[in-house]
Amino acid sequence: MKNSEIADVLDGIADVLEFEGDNVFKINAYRKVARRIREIPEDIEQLYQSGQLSKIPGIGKNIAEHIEEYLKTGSISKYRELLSRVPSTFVEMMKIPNLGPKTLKLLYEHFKIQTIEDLKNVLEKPEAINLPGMGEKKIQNIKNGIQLYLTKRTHQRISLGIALPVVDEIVKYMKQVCKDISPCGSLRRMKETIGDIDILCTADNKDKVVKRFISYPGVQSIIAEGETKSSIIVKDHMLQIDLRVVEPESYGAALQYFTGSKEHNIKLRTIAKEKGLKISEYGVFKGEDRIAGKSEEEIYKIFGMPLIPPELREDRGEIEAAIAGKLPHIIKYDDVKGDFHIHTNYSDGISTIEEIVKKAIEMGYQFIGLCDHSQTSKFAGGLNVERLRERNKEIDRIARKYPQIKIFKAAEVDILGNGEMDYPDEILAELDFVIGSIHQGFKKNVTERMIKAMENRYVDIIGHPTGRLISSREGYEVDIDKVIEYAAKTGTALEINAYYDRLDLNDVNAMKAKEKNVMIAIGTDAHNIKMMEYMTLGVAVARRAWLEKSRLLNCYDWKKMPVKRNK
DNA sequence: GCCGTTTTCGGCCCGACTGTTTTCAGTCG
Repeated sequence: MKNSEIADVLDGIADVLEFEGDNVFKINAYRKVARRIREIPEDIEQLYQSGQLSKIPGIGKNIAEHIEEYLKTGSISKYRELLSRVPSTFVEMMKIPNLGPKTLKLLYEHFKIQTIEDLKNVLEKPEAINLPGMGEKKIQNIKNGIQLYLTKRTHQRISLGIALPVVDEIVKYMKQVCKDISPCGSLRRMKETIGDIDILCTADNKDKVVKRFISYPGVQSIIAEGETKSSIIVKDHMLQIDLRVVEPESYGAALQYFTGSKEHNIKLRTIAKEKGLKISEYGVFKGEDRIAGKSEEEIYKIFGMPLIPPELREDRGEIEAAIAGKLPHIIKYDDVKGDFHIHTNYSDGISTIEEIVKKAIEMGYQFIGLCDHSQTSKFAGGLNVERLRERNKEIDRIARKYPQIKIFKAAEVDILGNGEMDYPDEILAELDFVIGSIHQGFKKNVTERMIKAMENRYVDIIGHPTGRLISSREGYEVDIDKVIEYAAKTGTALEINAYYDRLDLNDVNAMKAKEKNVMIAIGTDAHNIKMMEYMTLGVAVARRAWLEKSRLLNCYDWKKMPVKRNK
């Protein structure tokens, strides 16, 4: 799919136009389309071929032509031409915090800077300070921005699973001086990766809040300490945390506003305007009167909508659905009755079967799927047939001790280089269900091998179907659309692997799977009992993909396992 | 650049913070 490539180029065009001081609305038009293309589940190339490009709101004659040119030639002449008018490392320099297009242009025109190195040198010159609008502090801020950019470049956005505990700790720390407190932004929307983090609170003594915040033990540096907004960077992953203190009567409005997404809010504002209302982080206003603001429910109610779950707030049709009363009843965090993918200490996990079972009971589960690796995965302590049977006997023994929970004797079986499974069918038949996973040959006919695996009646689930690692790996060379198509055809479920660095399927692909009526199974891929708690992340992906309970094997349909053999 | 059950022209979300100014521009979210 070329969606993100094209989105990047359109954003690039917007960047240069901004640098040149072009019409802001024109710039926004490009940005809107870029964002939209990045988010839609459909393949932009297919939309183009079926003549449906113009159906995407925001794409008119011009941008449609740009997209067509990109699809045909791999680049856009307008963008090439624009780039020839700016410094050579323009694209990078635009990402430096505190340095916007206007300042960059000012420095470029006076000093002809070409690289970040040039920029650094120029900032040391006394002439720079004397430019109109420049000053000592501004120079220092840009220098800090460069520093931040260079350190952040390697790990720009961070996985939700990393950010959540960091934020939990800060929230706990701040609770002492706050009345209400909640994270907002992409973290509250449970996006798979998080940039900056916003925390919102109310308090009797605002001063106390700011003071406590900037003296948080994990603080690396303080960026701002205003009356309503303070920002710090914490040592933990160099995350930037913004804290806002608001009045109680605006808490709901602020929570709504700062949770975003930006696109969701813009749509909401447009609707407000149509109704002669004004919505801001302070509330919904009719003239001078605040008619809502204390709670989020109140705000959505004004516009004739039920509360939209934060995970859906991406302007992917949720506002229209809410108005029409057709918001789906997406899965809730406690709807999950078990975990399909847990490794025991028989292969490369470190927890015993009994420890896992106890943890599962504590989590309120009705079932768990114990999935150790198969024989070829030697690096992961894969079980040969004999060990597998030993493990299964042990499971039977533990199962008699804990009759309140169903323990599936399952396995994560390698899909081999030729598409065969790593155990013969008669062994697979001894298992309660089978997850088929690719662990080797990431570039070798992955799509065909997965299809062959799905055609096997013992393979119920395809594990981590794209193989991506958020922090470090692109994933397999796989045609995910084709995999989804065959999953539908063969009745095979696809996994949402909830391990924090995988989240695979992601929300966009899970949405596609939903459209084709493919069943989804969430598994944590836990290697110890602590990791079983990553289930939250998997459910978040499902929620963001608009999945209802009926689409997830984890809710009531787990009893149908093994789904294909039981058909 | 896009868009339109009042519009093919005239709109397009809006406020806070910072720093440089002395009323505002740039940046951010």
